[in-house]
Amino acid sequence: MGRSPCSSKVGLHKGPWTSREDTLLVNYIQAHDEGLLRCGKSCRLRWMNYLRPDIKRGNISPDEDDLIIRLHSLLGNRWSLIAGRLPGRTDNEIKNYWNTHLSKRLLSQGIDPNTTRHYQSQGSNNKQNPKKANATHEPAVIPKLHLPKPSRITTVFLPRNDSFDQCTMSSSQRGEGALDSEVIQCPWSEYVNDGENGSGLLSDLECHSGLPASEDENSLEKLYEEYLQLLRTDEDQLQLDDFAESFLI
DNA sequence: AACAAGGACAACCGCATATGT
DNA sequence: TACATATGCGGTTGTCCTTGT
Repeated sequence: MGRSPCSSKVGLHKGPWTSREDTLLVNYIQAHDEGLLRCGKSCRLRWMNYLRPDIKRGNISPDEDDLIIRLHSLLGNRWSLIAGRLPGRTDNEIKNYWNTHLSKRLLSQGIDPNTTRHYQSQGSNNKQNPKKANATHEPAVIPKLHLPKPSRITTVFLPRNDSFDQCTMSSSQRGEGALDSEVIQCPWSEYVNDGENGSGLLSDLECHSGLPASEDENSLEKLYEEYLQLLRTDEDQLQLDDFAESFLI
């Protein structure tokens, strides 16, 4: 839920702003106009869900479709966690896709979207009225997760889509007519990349896994191997639950 | 052609939690 | 330690588009 520690972000500065940083910020605002009447929260959302150059546009592929269903059966409505396993997809996108496509499809197949298990023999009324059916059956018990709250680990651990390596994306890819002639660049990359170490926004986006600070690299490797194993093979539900538990400890 | 209904998706909201003072 | 602020998350709402009548 809460933000990940700033100190965990490699190459990012913390503490008091230096005069040099102040100058860079002033220059940036002057160059890009300060008249944007949006709060930081709104800007972040817009960037994360729409403008980020590594966003993958287009339909959810059958593979992604399958993966979402499987991960949802493991993790429940932890969309950011699921999104972290789908390179280029956002939690909002997956949440919307689930609510508008997958849950309905599963219901039409007689599968409880919350558990991805077939309904026990329930009345035919429920089948005809999925909403009612959903409301009357026992909700899936998903333990509330406070810590850790993993965020995106996509580009660290998973192969990237080719387009992720580009910091630009034509607006036609995004289907936004008003900006057709524009090429969107990550707006802060120039500013953030200015440091000597060359680290920038993209590296920031790539870096935070959100896993517990006490996790050493071997543990991360092990977790990832378990995850890959899960994707490669058809596990029984017990193993899936065990894997899910590993996220909750 | 006009309107209504429904679907899809972007954006907003409230809450939990980390961070800084 | 307490408080204010920033950030990230899931749930919900609003708006636009498509389809049906």
